[in-house]
Amino acid sequence: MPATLRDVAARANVAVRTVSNVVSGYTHVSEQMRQRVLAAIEELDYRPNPAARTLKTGRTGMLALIVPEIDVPYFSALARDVIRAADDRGYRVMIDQTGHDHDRERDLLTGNDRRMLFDGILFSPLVTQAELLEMDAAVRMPLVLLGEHEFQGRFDHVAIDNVRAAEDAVAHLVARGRRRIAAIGAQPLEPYATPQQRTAGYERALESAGIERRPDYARPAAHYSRADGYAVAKTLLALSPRPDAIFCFSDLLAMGAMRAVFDAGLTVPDDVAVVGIDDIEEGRYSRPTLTSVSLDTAFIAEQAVSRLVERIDDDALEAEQIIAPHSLMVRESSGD
Amino acid sequence: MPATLRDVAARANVAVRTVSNVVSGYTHVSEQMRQRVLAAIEELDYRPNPAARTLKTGRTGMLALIVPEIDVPYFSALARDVIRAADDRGYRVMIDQTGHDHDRERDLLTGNDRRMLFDGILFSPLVTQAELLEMDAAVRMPLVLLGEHEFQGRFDHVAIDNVRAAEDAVAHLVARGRRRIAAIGAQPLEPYATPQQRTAGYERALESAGIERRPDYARPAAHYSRADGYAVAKTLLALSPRPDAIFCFSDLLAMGAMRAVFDAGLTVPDDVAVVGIDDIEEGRYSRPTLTSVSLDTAFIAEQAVSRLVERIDDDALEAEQIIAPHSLMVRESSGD
DNA sequence: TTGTAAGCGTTATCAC
DNA sequence: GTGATAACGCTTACAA
Repeated sequence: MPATLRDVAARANVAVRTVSNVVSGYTHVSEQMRQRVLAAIEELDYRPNPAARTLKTGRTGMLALIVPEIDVPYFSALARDVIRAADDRGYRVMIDQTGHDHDRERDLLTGNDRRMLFDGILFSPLVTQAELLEMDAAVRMPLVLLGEHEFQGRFDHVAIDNVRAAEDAVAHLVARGRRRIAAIGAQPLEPYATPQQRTAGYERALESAGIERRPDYARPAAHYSRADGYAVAKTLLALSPRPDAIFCFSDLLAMGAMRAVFDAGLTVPDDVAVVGIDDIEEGRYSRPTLTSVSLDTAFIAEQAVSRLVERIDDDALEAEQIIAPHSLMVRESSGD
Repeated sequence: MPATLRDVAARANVAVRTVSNVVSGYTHVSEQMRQRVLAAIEELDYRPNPAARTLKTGRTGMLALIVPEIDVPYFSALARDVIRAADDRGYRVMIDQTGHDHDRERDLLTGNDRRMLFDGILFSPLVTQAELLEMDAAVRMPLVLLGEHEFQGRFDHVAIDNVRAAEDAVAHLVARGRRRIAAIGAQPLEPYATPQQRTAGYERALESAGIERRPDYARPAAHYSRADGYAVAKTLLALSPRPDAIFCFSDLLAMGAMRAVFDAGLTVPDDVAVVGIDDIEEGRYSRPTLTSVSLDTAFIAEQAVSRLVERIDDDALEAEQIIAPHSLMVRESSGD
């Protein structure tokens, strides 16, 4: 049976109030009292009960980070930085992965879940803008969106300029003399913002270069995984004329694509150049090293957490859109 | 101002007790009552307050997973599986990374931290066995250790047989005809269990094969990272005679080591074979693909969570040691 | 500066 | 099966 504030107060012969002051406030308490209380705490091995404190104050000191899959390198790097940023501000982080389960996302966001012991949510959504807007009213917790764009000013969000990021990547391939540039990750049938924006950037870059779009060069990939990158690249390489470059919407796709190129007996970058997005560390050690658009997870995490904490303290804040910088890291996989 | 149980009770003209029954218990309540209560809940948009429930029941429905670094592929894969296993049992997971901060580990374990809103801890320790045993009495929360071995029966833990795992890897290299087998990750100066056990396995395999140990072939690597793998492999390759195989204590080290071999103008596996531990997905797509000891994170997570939940329900349980299976995945990097 | 007491929103004990 | 009511352990007016 753990000791309570009351026990400590009794032991030290002081009021509960005083003990509480010593434990959390440290204000207005004489050094003598303080010492006596501290001694009693030590003797009884007292630890404050966080649940009671939470009930009283309405604060848990915990943030939720919701990502599709924690073991995708981009998300685990983001999680690393979010945990750090949260720690700097006195918060802990609960991580949940929604897989591809929209219901789970919805339950988390609308509070339809019993164990919501956190003060705010950092959310890297799988749901679409439309769905999110639709449950708008039901969202009852401070919320900052990650990685998406254009939520009509309703929610805070921090994201990169996906259109420009894709455009930069493809423009780089064009500058390297590639003309038959394929894309993996374009999802014409899905209404998610990120793939659509990257597709737009891809197309814009081709247009600027006066290269005609070939519909069979732009392929979807359900999971942005190595396996999908491999499979889709394989079909791309069977095309005639064969692409001389593949722009992948994620580095994981790119790792799979590169492997497919080699397994087809071809070379990266000589036969096919490959460019990704995310700049995960894996791409700095792969053979060849991977040219990629770097996303600065530390900046994103810092901004998102900082914004979320602000919003927890003041729910009336106006929604803000923060654009994180991106930059192309040119490495071996795009040639020269 | 969110609605409370009381508000619902008033609205539905029933007792608070009845509402509570409907919300959580569902026992002993007539269908008519149930409907009335449900209607009131709907109208008032009532959501139970998890903090109040936690205070009352003593349960948060949350587990803590403590790892050194969440963005290390092995740990993020483990986190993925832990989150799944916990979800299956109705728990959420709070993830914290201790970096290389012993104080942070200690605070977490001994409850010296204010916001401990969880029911138990899954702990992949950085602290040594001695340190852990020393704070034994101060550990006041159900605890399951991951990845370590031999805690003298004081704590539950699930781990692989590190000695055998290392032995298997090295024996495989021997079977492939390698004789000058180096190791990266051996930490003679650090008292952590894992590196020492793997070092023991490495040495045992050499001994079995009648190969003489060369002290300069067994190198430490502070962080089990790609960067350290690269740096240490570089010094290894400068040795004379040059090793014809490198056994890395983690796949990340192995990725760095492979890159170092190529940058030295040599080939894997022809000049130098490389074997790792962890079997991360990256190694199935790298060039060459990486031979590695697979650790079955799903099994580890399942066992650990299951054990932790048992212990939460019954703190008197005797400590148990669960050994997870491992198996060598032979791929291109070890030749033939 | 310190003491008393009233909640925070549940669950659970007790009668009925 | 349902209705009052007392905890759970803390924070914080309010009083002294």
